Amino acid sequence: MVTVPHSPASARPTITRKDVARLAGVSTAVVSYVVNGGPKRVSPVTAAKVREAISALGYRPNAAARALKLGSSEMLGMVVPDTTNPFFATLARAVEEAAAARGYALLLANSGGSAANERRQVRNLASRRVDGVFLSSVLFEPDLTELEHSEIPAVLLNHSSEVPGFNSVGVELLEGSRRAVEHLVGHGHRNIALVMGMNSGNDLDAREVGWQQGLAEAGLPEGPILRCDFDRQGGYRAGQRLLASADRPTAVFVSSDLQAVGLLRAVSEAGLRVPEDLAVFSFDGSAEAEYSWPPLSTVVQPVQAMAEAAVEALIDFDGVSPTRNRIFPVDLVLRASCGCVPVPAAAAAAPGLPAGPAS
Amino acid sequence: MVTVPHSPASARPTITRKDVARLAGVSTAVVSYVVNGGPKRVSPVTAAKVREAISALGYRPNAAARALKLGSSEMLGMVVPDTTNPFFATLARAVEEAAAARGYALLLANSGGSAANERRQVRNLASRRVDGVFLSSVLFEPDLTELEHSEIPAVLLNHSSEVPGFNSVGVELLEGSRRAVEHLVGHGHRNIALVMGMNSGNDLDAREVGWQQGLAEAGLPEGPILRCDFDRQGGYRAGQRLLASADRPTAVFVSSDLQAVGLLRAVSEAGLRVPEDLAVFSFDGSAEAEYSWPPLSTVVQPVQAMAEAAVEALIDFDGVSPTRNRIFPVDLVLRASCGCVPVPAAAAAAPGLPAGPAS
DNA sequence: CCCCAGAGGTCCACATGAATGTCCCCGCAT
DNA sequence: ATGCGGGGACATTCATGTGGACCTCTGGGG
Repeated sequence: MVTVPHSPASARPTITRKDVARLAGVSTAVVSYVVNGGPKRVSPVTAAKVREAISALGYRPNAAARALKLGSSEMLGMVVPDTTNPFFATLARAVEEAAAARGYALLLANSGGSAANERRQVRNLASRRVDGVFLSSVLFEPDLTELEHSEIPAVLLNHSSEVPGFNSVGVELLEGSRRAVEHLVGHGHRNIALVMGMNSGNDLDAREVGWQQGLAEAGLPEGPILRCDFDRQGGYRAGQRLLASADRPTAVFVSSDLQAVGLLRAVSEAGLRVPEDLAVFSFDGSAEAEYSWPPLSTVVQPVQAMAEAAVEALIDFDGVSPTRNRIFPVDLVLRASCGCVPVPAAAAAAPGLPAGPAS
Repeated sequence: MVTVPHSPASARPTITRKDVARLAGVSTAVVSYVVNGGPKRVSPVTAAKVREAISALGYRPNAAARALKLGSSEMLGMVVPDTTNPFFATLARAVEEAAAARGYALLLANSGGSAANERRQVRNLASRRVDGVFLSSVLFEPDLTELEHSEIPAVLLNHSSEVPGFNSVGVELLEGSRRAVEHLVGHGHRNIALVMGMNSGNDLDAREVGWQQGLAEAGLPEGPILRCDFDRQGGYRAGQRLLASADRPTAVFVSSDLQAVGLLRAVSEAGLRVPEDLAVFSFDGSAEAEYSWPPLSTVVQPVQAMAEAAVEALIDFDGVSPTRNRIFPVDLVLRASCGCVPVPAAAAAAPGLPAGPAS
């Protein structure tokens, strides 16, 4: 064993402000002043001594004590149905980054989509004294009223309708869906189905309404509606049912990329082709949609902007100004699944520019 | 607006132990005893009064004060390269659940795969006084030595080689890869390529060694090695390069499902078929592999068990007993991409039992 | 020209925040 | 009389920031 002269911070016991003060020959208050540009000024000489002591000891203020005194944990909580779902994973990551940029850490919790779990998670977060909560999960009335009575602010993220008493952030669910359907109509489709995830909420999903509107505007009758879970398997099964139906639609609008991926599998298994036999347009704009086969045309949600808006709404909320519902516009990304871009295989067959992933 | 007579906890100020004590007519110490089966016994009558006061006020002990006194935040930290990567998302979720089962919350941090970020995140977690850290990210020596000098225990999760001074949890990277290659050999392939993610670490990835061994055991020469990022795009590009090569291999072993998905796209774009033109076997066993087209044969990691082992290793670590590297066995899931299961489309063409997703 | 008062500028002691658990005390029962 | 079950007061955990204390430098008056 060589005696290594490195890092003096081979500290066994926890280093506190007091240790720093002692080493620097000042009082503990001065250390605080230096650490956080304190309310009082410190002479440059003293400040230097303190900073030196801090790095020599490897001192880091105890977050617990800080939180206790300040009444703020500098942590935010987020409840999502499932971090494994790429859309929520992306959303959570964006939120994490936006929060980190403002000095907050993010405590992530999965609710599994159950209201009971969600409530438990919110309670847990509350008892951990987070400074605020993002709710991207099922939203039941009881949860909301409960939250309303707790002192901790919440913003509904990924929620596109007004909820009195809560700031919320969402996207143009209806308009995006309507445009997607409109686009499919533009391709000449006249029988357009809907694969819709089941919302535990009681109100109609705006995507469904958008689909209806898109059809109505084109003077088309409503195609079949297939309801299923918001996951790959749900989409897969819905796809199987869809393809088995007597009057098979020529196009389908799917409420999420994840479901569309499952549906794609069902189509492939049936020996059919997208978009020739069935055109597909989905919702979310996740990375997975870009690498499915064929690549999915999808309604892109501006996840990053939404996350930033949510963090802002949560942190800057003063508690008195009227709450609002920020709705972000969506974009349509056109790939091969709706019939816009030629399925790349064709392009590759005749050598030419490979149709790379949309940027 | 109806006046709802619910929850008496319309408390504006924070409710502390003191309020409970006052309402219950006892001292604050007794409240503590009741809350955490305290070190002292409390008579059933008193306990009932306290519990009543607690629920009447909606009291929840302040986590910060608790953490301060106890010296434990009852939080664990986890650093992963990217929560958006399904494998890490799944791992993180499993860890979150295992931790929650033991009363710990999980603070998740993305490093983006950079060592600098990882170090920053670890520092951040350390200053938040987490009780331990899971490291599933890049692992540089400096980070490790730095951690060694901090008082906070860490376990290397998703790390399959011994690192002195650290508990670690991994899988049979080498053996799993070797078996996958062996399997491809069994299908008659004699030119098997490797698509390998780039590890920021300096040592050879065991998957690469497993691939080599598998080939060596079969007396086959090494096929081409394509190195790329650990994501869909990396796999996509590697696939393009692979297919463009003069002596095109008939099979490929890919270091992750994510990359394989990208590769699959490249194959489809080239108008080729899997497994007929190129058999694919990948690594991880993520959900995405099941819904790609064709479904991917993959080496499944027992994520849940790994997460539980990691949590156990972190929480139960006494700091003195020798550290160890727990290696979990892997399973091969055989689907269509390697040529085992008929590509479902064929089965569907001739009506029969649809080949559902492997369970 | 010298001295003293007042004005800053620095820094310190200490109360505070919420919860834990030790030590001590009281009263009842044996 | 004495032990013990129940319950209370208080020191402790660490960081924050207010209310001074102290020292220095300056400006004005004697």
